[in-house]
Amino acid sequence: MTDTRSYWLVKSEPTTFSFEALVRDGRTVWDGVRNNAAALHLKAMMVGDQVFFYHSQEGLAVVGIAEVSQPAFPDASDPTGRFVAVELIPVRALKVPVTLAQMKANPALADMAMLRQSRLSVSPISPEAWFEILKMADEV
DNA sequence: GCCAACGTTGGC
DNA sequence: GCCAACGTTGGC
Repeated sequence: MTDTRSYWLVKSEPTTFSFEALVRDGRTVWDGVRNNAAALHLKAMMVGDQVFFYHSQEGLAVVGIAEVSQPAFPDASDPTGRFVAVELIPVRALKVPVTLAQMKANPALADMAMLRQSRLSVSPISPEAWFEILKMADEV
């Protein structure tokens, strides 16, 4: 059995766009990323990749799972044409949100990109970390 | 090409 | 509201 999917984490301020809003809307264009490192991650996303949805500023927790439904395309909101967007669809809310404090306290997650560089808005997650967080969410 | 100044993000 | 981390801008 080969799992070719990759795993990612995206951040959003819930007051701007929450996971509940994604569920309500059924899909969203993940645009507005203006950071080169984050843009590289967007370009590496493939359809079917799984994405943790993290609430920043308020909530401070991974609250749901999304899936890449359209690979990277030019971000229409970027006049320079340098940055890209992807499309995401909701998969499901986590049974139990996994808080930033819990992730920081778990030594198995010490290498997570988002913990090492808190400002990165789109970051990769190893399969090991992905399943560790699922376990923390009471999903396994 | 360097580096100081400034802006933005995000946790606390 | 504050501050640390980081990216970007612009003068030299």
